[in-house]
Amino acid sequence: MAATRPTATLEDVARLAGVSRSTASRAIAGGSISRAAYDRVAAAVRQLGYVPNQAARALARRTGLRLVVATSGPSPEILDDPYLDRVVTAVARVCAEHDVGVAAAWLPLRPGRQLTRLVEDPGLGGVILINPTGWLVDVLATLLPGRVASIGVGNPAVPSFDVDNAAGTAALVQHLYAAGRRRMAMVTGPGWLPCAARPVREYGRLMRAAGLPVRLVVGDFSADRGRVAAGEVLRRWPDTDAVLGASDATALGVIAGLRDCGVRVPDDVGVTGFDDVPFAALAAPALTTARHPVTEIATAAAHAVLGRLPGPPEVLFPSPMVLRASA
Amino acid sequence: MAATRPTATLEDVARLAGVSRSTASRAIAGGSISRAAYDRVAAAVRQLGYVPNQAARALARRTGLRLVVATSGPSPEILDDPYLDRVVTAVARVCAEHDVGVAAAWLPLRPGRQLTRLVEDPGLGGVILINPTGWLVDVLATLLPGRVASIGVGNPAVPSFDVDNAAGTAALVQHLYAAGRRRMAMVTGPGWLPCAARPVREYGRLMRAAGLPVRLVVGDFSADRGRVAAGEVLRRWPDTDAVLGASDATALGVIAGLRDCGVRVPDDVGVTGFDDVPFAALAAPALTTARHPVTEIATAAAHAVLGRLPGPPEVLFPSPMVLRASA
DNA sequence: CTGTTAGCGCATTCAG
DNA sequence: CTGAATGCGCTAACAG
Repeated sequence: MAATRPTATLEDVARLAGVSRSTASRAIAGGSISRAAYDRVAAAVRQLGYVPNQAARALARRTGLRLVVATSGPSPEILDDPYLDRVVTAVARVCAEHDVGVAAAWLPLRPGRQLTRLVEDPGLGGVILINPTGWLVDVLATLLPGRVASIGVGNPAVPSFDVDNAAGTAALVQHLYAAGRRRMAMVTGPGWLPCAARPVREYGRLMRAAGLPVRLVVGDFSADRGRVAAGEVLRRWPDTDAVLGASDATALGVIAGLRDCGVRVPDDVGVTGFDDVPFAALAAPALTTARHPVTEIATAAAHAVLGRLPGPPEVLFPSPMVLRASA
Repeated sequence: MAATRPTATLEDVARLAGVSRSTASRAIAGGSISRAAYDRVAAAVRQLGYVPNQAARALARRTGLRLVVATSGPSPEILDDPYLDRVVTAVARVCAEHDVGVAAAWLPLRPGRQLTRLVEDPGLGGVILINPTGWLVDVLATLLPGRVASIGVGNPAVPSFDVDNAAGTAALVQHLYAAGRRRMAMVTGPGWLPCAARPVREYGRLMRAAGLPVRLVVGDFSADRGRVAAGEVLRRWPDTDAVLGASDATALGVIAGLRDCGVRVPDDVGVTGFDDVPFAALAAPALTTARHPVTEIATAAAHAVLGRLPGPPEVLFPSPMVLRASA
């Protein structure tokens, strides 16, 4: 740090290219500029190994250089979640390429101090919303125009990235049906989570279309809840021959709960999960599930807010089924 | 963003406190200042809800505002690891309180372009090294004095934070011994990883002290490798009655591999892991393991480099044993 | 399209 | 101990 020559500044680039600072700035940040000037600046940049000082840029532009991954939920504890860990890390890797950083924050379900503090923060470069409710997206869309992306529900002004869990659910249901299962129950995600509703709707739609019974038990994505829910399913509908878990953790819990009741998986009851976490393949029996491409989704969202890409307002990532032993 | 009053600036604080900007700056950043002036500035800060603009501060101070979690390893793929996800997220949460961000980067095992780019980056606020080799710590210690912390091996100038996996291993070995196991094998972590050597040493020490055989198979923390390693253990030492996995994933793989060979766990062979990942409790049999307090460690490391805390040069976090069914 | 002129908000000299 | 002045590196009007 001491011995290295000071990193080149825009001034140096301009001088070497024989243009003014502003021209160099335009060439780099992308303003209207002549082809000739652009080329000379580009050459100077390359020769000097120039890399813009993000702090200076943020200061002049009055726009922060920190992406915040904001998770909306009932309490801060929802931040303790492997799913979120993967999102934050994926975003951090994209950030590394853009010389910005990421921070993680919690947002309550209703507006409050946290929200105002977030949007008033001058260091804020953009926000990636995790599973936001509709009003939250709308509020942020107007407060931080062009600097918001959503992993979950979107909005005409906020690009959204999510897994096509309706299709994933459909694939799972069809597989179970093909395997002869006719009395399928579902252990859902938490009720306050918008994105958790989609699989439930799809499941309901398919059951009704096939003339099969709808059997819903509310879960919360956790294994503990899944374990308990398995008992509830069995008590209310003893002839159930399949259980769809809203997450792999739920499904693993369901399997444990079923085993507690002396039910065999997959012989008596088939069980499916959702996510395809690493341990899904190691479980006994190995879990049949649908993949949740978390990293790809988070990466796309990060690129969207960092690059201000227009792009389609909503992109759904496919959720391929992974066939294993549990169903 | 449009309607909100512009966030208070140092100028505003100074005016309200009736002092000059410099004095206000000193009061906040901590320079020599009179008690009276300090109090007035503090009051103004509180009243205005002033929060320093980190971009401006970084620019003036010539010191970045991004923490980089740098993972050293043979290839960038090592970034795809749930362990790292937890570290990055924990750091991101600490960063949120300090108005800075975090980015994730990979560093090759030998010096190279990646390293120079990292230390020359003017936006760099500090580095948290993950499992670095000795030379890497030394290099960064001199290049970025006072702005480095290590999760793994340290150095007199670089505070290190790690799990006391030697003690964790000892507890596991003693438990196995007390349960009557006498022929314990260990599936290790990757050889290039410094921190992976400690449990191996401790295991070797205890075996020799007890006059028991040392049975080592090299692993890589992965479940796949664990599964294969289980077969190797059985082939080389058929009378093995316990296997210590270097990680929970390894142990889960070992259990699967043992089962492939028709060996019962824990009846024939006891298996232990290390980490206590969420799924350890859900496995069948549930995994006996030693806890790895990743979040606490990462949080401490982040505080150390953000707060420039002197503190002890090395802190080892306890690794309590978690007794379950697998051993 | 280009150069000139002002700041962005803060830390730091340097006198007093 | 304090205030006035200077500059960090860059972008954004503004004329030309």
